Amino acid sequence: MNNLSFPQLVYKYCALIPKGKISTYKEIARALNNPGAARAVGNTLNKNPFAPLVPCHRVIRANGEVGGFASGPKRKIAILRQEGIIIKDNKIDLSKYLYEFNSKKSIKK
DNA sequence: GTGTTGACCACAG
DNA sequence: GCTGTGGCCAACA
Repeated sequence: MNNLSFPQLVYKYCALIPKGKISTYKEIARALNNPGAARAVGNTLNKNPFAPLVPCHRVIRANGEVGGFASGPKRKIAILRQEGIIIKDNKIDLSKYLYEFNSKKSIKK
């Protein structure tokens, strides 16, 4: 049992994504042991009380689209490009940049 | 407790 | 390829 609430875990996993890699809402949801909570994850990141602290821009949709961003998708794309990620027509190559979480070691449950 | 909303996902047509 | 529909979950009014 973790002491952290749902949003806390979301931010935590978000921060675990290494530079130059990205992840999807669904992957995070799965890391939280809630594979169906992709929507809740996105909703939580939207509130994003840790806006400048958490690299929420490294989280994209499962279909490879950048998804949305509080400051606009353009902002998100620009940051990802800075990270060294190649973006094509607002889409990212998941098979190259997708980061898989260790849902058993990354964070204690 | 119910209904609505949302940076989502998967499937069917 | 796109559109529509259903389903999932959490937060808020």
